[in-house]
Amino acid sequence: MVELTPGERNTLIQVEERTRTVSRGAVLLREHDRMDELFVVREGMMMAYVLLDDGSRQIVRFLFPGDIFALSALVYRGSPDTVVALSTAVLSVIDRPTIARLSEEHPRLLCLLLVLNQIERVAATDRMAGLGRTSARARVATLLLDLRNRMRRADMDIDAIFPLRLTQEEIGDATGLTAVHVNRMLRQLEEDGMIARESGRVVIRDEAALARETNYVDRYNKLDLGWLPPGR
Amino acid sequence: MVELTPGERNTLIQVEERTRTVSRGAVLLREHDRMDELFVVREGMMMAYVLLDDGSRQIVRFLFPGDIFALSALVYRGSPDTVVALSTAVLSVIDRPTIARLSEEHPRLLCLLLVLNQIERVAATDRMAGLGRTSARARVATLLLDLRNRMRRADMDIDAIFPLRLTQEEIGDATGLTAVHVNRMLRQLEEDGMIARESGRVVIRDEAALARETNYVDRYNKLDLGWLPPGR
DNA sequence: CGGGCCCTTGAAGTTAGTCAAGATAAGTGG
DNA sequence: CCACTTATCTTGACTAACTTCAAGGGCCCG
Repeated sequence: MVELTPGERNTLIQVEERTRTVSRGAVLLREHDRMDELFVVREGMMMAYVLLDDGSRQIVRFLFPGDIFALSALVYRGSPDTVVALSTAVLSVIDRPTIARLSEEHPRLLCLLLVLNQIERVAATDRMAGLGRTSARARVATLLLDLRNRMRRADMDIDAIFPLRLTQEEIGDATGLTAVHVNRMLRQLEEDGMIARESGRVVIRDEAALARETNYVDRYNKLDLGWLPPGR
Repeated sequence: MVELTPGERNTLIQVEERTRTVSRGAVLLREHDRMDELFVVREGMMMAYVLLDDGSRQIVRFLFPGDIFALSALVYRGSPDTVVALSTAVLSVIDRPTIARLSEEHPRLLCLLLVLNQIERVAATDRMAGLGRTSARARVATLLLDLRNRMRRADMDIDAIFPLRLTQEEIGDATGLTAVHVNRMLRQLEEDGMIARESGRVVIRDEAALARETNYVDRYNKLDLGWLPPGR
């Protein structure tokens, strides 16, 4: 989204040098665990969730290549959420002092970090509006569209058909519904010809109609970064 | 939360020099409006909300002294939400180039911006979990505690009793409920001796019991900022 | 003192949750 | 590679939580 200078590019390559692979189902970070590193997803899909006192779970975020997480390590000692790999995933590992160094040597990169953060914050408010004010059906539809778009960002081969790597219970935990009700909503969307399902994959059959059900906005679009300082 | 250097302090004073006063009910920013400034709340209380296609509203954030908003002007041209003053409020106005300049001259201040952002992001996930996975009663209780704590941050006189500057409809729009149901929940909390109400003010009569109903965490606590670069 | 908002309460309607049971699919150890 | 175990999906019947609709009352402001 922004043309990096050679200096910035080299720095980023160094920063992201240390990588780590986690396999499907592995817990990378547990809620309240001490953390002092940040991660960038390079490959794969992950999710972050919180557990409430009554044992229920809310998935607060899905992570795809390019996403940074555990940025909250810049603020808290204990992780606010649990992070689990939904597929085998490759991560870059960054420690906190690196961010401090970056802020001094490459101010523009830090500004970009602020930008990323902001995108996420706005996406989080979209999800809040969805949870607070939309129907079960709309929430499920929104999730499907969102997942598809974000997978596509990493893999342009993906078009109308994509692997849903979630159980219906997980969809429920992301949308604030029960697995049973998610099942009914998927079935409805299928009966109405908007989607089809085939062994773990979802086919978007009528994207326009699906989009009409939702108030989904792709927050990675229409960025305006003209104000950034020059790169170094 | 961090000891600023004289240089940083002076810079901040300059940056926040331009102020603006808005009166109760005034709309500072309308959804989709073009925006190219950021604001810091100095006095008063505000809220940010989005409107959905069906006319319903989700309040996504309340703003108190010290909060920065419209940071999304760093990313988008159009405001993602509408911002309204709930009481007369005084704001500092900052333009986007100032942030770029800050990143170069005072890297630590930019890091602090990142920190603030992160606090908000985590608070947003708390609210998501509340909306998705807690009862109407718990959501209302959480909102009351949160409002009280955040008012207290600006005004240490506030203790068990605080001015609720919201209509029940607004409480509903923040918690994803209808005004009618908010009314019933407030009544319940009152009958159970947890709160009392008197002409627009709320009295927290049994904070421990109220807290037990909620999964409220004060995200402005327990920060760990040891990694910050030195100030200039 | 009249009008408009806000609050309150009851009754009825919807949406989503709970419980339960059977059918599939996906792992796992032999 | 098969048999077994366990997770996941599916569906129906019933229940609970929250919404909708409606009407009356209080209060503030002009």
